[in-house]
Amino acid sequence: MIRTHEAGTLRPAHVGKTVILAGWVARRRDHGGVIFVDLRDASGIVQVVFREELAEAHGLRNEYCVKVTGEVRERPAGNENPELPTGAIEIVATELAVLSEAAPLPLPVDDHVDAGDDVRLKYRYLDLRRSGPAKALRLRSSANQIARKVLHERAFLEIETPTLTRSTPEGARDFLVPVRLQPGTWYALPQSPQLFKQLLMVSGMERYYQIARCYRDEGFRADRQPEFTQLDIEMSFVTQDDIIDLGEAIVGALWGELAGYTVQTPIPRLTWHDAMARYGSDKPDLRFGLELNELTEYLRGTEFRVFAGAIDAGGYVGAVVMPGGAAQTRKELDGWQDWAKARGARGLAYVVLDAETGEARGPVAKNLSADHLNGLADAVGAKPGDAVFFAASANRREAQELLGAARLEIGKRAQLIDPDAWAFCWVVDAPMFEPAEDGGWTAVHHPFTSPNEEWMDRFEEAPDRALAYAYDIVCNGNEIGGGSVRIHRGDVQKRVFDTLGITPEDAADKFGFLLEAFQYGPPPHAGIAFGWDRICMLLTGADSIREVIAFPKTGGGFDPLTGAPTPITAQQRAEAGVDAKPKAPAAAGTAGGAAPVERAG
RNA sequence: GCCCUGUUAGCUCAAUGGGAGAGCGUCCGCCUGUCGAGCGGAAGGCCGCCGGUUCGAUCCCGGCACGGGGCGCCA
Repeated sequence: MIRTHEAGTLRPAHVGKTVILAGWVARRRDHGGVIFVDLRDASGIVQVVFREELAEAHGLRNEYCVKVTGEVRERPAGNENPELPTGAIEIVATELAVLSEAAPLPLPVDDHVDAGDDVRLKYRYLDLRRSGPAKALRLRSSANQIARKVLHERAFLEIETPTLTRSTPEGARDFLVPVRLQPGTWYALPQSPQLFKQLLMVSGMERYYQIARCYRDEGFRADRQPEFTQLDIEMSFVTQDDIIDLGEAIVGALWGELAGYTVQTPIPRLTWHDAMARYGSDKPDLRFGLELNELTEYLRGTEFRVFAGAIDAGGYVGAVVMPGGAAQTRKELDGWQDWAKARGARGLAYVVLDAETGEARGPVAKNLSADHLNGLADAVGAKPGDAVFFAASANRREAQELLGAARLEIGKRAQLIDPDAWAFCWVVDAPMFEPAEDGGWTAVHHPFTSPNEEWMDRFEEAPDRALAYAYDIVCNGNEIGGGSVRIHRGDVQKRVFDTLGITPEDAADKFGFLLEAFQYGPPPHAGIAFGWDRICMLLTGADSIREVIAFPKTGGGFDPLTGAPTPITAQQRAEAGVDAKPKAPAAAGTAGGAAPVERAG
């Protein structure tokens, strides 16, 4: 080692020692006769003092990489810096060696200044010299270690699966890789290791996990990147409760060690239907209350056409209260209409309750009967001075989701959310099916998800109501993990395919290799996948998963650092087989099969 | 694919239908106790790109590109 100590570890106990440090010039304060340099390495910062004997220190510039020899000294009285862990001491330099110089910086390497995203990404290696971004990567490394420890203690095997695999057109869009040796054929990058982990259960591995890179070619967001990471887990001979217990052990260890927060277990569970009814979301943010109120029965018989139409169609009318919302200006109330329209709704009906009299006012109020208005406050739990927002639709879920989004927006605007709070829940008993565009049914989770015990023998009778052994874990309104019990019985699988309208031929074409494997004594198995980037984002307090990824891409899937993606040369194009014509239109088994993916992340 | 929003000095951001600004950074000088040091000076700009309106456009209009946020998509 070319240094004897790490800068950030020096304390008064080191006073009198001669140390050799190596790191970067974080900041300098040149007084002519004396120069102070903040020397930064991975451990932190310490102040180095150069006196006139080391006049070459005048030439130091920000981010020069240097080696300094000096003596640790207590700082003169009154000159301590309580903001630095090393602030009680300083290094009086006796030797200075410039290991490498730094050109003028394209962005400030400064904890106090934040540059724009694209500049930060282009010079991410400089961005990561800052304490905040560096800390995020350190935390992620710790999270990986914690998860591995929990799983290793429970006899899980860490197994890698292919990243060049088979296309899965029924899920998200795949990223495709042309195959030089067989022009016209393509690999896909996996959307998740879902199929492989199920095959590993057939193999008798029994307990599998992987910190797996996954790829999905869809729109990107603050919490979605084209490549992302899942902590992927699968177990044999277990029930839903076993997976939930394991999930709680992992989440408990992560939050305990990295957030100093004791997760209360068991983590509350609510059913998917309860989550939708009470919070208008399948990933409810439980940091605040403000539950939705269904008014379908209360308002039955109303003459207000918007509500009556939804009720008569067998739909839903509901409301959510905005505490103090009556104080909003007309402009703010109109703003809600734009907000709702941006979400594809027609608008957001509301009444405001007069702060003095409690009288209901607003454009909708004159459409409601006196009885309906008089009982409204009690029906929705509103007080004078509140606003009540309504949603009505023939489609129950649509109306609930609008109210759920309004609830979140109210939570933000009315500052009902404690930013330091952690609120976990499991959302269980998700529906197996939802209506498909063609009038049939499509799998909500994926077609290998088992119906729960209640519906095992009769899900065909009411596919719209059948429930699955599928579960999501939610933290502060973010889905951080999800999984299911898988179907391992051929007869059940066949019935599910029948309900989905998948013929045996389709099934063989799409999932043939998995179904074949399931002919050879597949064990009952279940699993879960955690959205690792999101979890690390929450644990670091970041507002984008980009902060916990070493070299992330922009929203357009562009990497400002490397410039990827790039055009290819004519020779690369010729060799890659990109332009090869398919030999025959989609022979059986080569058309690519739909592969289910775990929903987390 | 759609909506909102931004793009002005290396970075962060002002301003204006007619002469382009600040802070930080950079370069030069001064300075022995600072800690986002201070003081003085200097350099540094296709005002994102293309087109239109106008006597004249960084500013107004249209298109495009790129960034950010959201919807759809992912599920």
